[in-house]
Amino acid sequence: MDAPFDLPQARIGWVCNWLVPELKEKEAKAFNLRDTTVAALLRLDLVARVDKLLDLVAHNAAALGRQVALTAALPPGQRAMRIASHAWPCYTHPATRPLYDEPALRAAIEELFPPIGEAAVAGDVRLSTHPGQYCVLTSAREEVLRSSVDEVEYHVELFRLLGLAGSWHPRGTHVNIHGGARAPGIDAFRAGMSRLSEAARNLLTVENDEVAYGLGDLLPLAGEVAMVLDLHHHWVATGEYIEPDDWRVATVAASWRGVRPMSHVSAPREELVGATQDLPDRAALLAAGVSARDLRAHAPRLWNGPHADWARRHLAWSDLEVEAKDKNLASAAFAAG
DNA sequence: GAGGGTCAAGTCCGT
DNA sequence: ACGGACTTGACCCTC
Repeated sequence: MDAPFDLPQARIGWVCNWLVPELKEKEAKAFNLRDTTVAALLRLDLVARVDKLLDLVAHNAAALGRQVALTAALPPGQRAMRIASHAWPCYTHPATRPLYDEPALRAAIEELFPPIGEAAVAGDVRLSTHPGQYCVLTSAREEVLRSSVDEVEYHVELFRLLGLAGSWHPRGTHVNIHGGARAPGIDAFRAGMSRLSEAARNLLTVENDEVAYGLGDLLPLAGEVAMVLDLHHHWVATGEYIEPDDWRVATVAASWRGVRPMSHVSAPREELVGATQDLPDRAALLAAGVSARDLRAHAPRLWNGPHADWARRHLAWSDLEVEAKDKNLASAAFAAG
């Protein structure tokens, strides 16, 4: 409740991967975070496991530092990015989590990450994360709920080391998840939230999806958690091009309590819609035999002019993360358009 | 270096 | 009841 409107600048953000088409694949790796698998780690002996994680965490800190610097160098209206979730690989799996108690690994993390947060603040970069599909705060299964809480708290710990946790969405920082399982209902989300730390509840956001929890399903939570409006998910679910002056948008905006909201935008694949530059018509596409499932897929770019113009109007009240296969290239093109 | 198999996890939908 | 999709690759291993 304390935060002023601390980010007046409208921003277009990019997500997870920084593409550099002119570089060879190997060189481009320096710009992005690496990962490993639990199975691969467990095939190693104990010393090699820690060594491997040390190597990956050092690489990821360097890559994240580069990404923050690149984003800080963009015009003010493009200084927003989503951090890939594998900054600390395998951190939340029970079989590999204890490796992170090794003093050398812990020390490396505590040394390498705080300066990145300082650079983000100094460079006016808004940061977010988006835990994946396995993070389900509404799950009726205790073990799933527990691992989901662990997953959220991992992202919060990352932001704590970056100096961006502790109050309500500092500088717009957020950890964004979906509602999750439909059957347990919205009260299960409240129950899941009650298992989170206060720091986590201050960073959490909840985003509408196409299947389980749409915009209307989430609105009752607006007084309890900040809401991310995914414009594409809402279109896939309803066919509606929701407008910035809609009352539901006002409710979503108010859920951020004075911090500038974040919303998501993406476009359906061009080959499903055809060569037209008209606004894609969901009902007509479905009638023509296109499946709702296919409409969910993200196009490489925001390729449709009227669609991009509609999305751009939402910058009046919210920042926008562009979810597109071309990543930062799509965000930059959208910002330039 | 290339190619093919592997990868922790949940939920929903179609068959 | 079961397999595939979602996300969408990137990594790992063998040759």
